[in-house]
Amino acid sequence: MNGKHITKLGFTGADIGLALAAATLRERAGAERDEILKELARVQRSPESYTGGLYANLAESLMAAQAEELLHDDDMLRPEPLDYRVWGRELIEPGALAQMNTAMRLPISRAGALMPDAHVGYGLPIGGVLATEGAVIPYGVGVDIGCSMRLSVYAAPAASLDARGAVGLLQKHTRFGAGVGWDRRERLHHDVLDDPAWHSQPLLRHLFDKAVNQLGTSGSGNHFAEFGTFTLPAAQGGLEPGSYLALLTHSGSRGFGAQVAGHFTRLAESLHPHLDASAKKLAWLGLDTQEGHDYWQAMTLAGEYALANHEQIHGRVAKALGEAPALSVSNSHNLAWKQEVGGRELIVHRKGATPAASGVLGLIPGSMADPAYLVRGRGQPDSLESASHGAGRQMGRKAAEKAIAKADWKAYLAERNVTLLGGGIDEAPQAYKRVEEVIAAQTDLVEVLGSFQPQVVRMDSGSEDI
DNA sequence: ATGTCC
Repeated sequence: MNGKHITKLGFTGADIGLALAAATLRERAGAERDEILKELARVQRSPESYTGGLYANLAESLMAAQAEELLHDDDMLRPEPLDYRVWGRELIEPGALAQMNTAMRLPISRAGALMPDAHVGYGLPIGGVLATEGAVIPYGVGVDIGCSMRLSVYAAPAASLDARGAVGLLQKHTRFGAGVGWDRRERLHHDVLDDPAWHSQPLLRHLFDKAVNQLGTSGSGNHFAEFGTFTLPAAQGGLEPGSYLALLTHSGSRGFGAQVAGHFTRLAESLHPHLDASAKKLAWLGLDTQEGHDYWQAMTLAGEYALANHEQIHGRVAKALGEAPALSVSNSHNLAWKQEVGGRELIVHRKGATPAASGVLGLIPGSMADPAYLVRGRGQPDSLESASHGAGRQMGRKAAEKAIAKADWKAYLAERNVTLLGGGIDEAPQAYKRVEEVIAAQTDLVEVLGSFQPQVVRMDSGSEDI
């Protein structure tokens, strides 16, 4: 028996000497080498079973090293989630609560909240708000970085644009579909394309052309552009009470943001190989690392790019109408912000949650045929100054295709006199929670200022009618 | 959400 046999078992440092000393004692007692090596392997596997006897010194050294490792294992989940508040718990599926619980066990988590539109997503649930310290979670922001809403209210009666006119404007000035961009000669410039950040990372340089191509487009899934009637009960932002023509859009950072999200999620996962499997998609990047800095820069750019998409859509329509909007409101609902929470600067992730600091305006849409609401934040600290970002799905896309009858979907639209361009049954109003209930569950988070009833809605047609 | 693996 010599040091080679010991190191071959994987012992290191002082443990080699301790193992060798114990092995010598066993040899003197007449034990065979193979037997001793098997015993050493067992001590190594479960040192807690050998705290008495001649392997005690080795066992205690191994256990001390284990404890040290745990102490420095930054990826260990807390045994129990931190406390957090849930709004509209009765509206939320168990899977979304389970995902939020996992997020609240991350060592970097400090506070969180769940909004009443919550449902299961990748990593953090949609409708999840999570405050972390010194780190950002790519999937805490989500795939569609900077996904956002914008409303333009025109000082004109809703009836001043008929359905036919609205259809024409949407078809001419919006573009939908995965991979879709504007033709070269139709593209418009925007200051976001002059941001030096595009040239600061290989990934951003690579995605620049795609971003130029897709600027001012709407994408697919639940994204939409719709004309409707905005009703304001009390004066707001220089607008008198009344009913007005309005344009509401839901769009994000398109392929650019999706690829940023994918790239940094894979990077974060690779940097946390020992993270518990349940939290794999919640892998984070330290903000004091190059990777964390790069993500923050790319995420910020994607957030600005998404808002630029809305600006171009609304700009094209305003130009066609020959009229500037009397009221404009926009908000991002998939992003991370540096925010002071309880006297500390934390990273607040809102993944499908509307910023609702005191006095801040936001938009909460219902569905293709249900009202959207203009809201004003109440700055509730327990929600980390957040509210829901919509009604939230009550069934997945595939479940919706099975459960909802096409006739019921069409009847719902007809009853509300909604004209739909594109759109699939997976986005039918019946696939969503009742937005009125979701709004009622968060009266302490936001005040409703006005409502918007969609009338002519454009969405991606998906694979259905290509 | 995204031409669903840069």
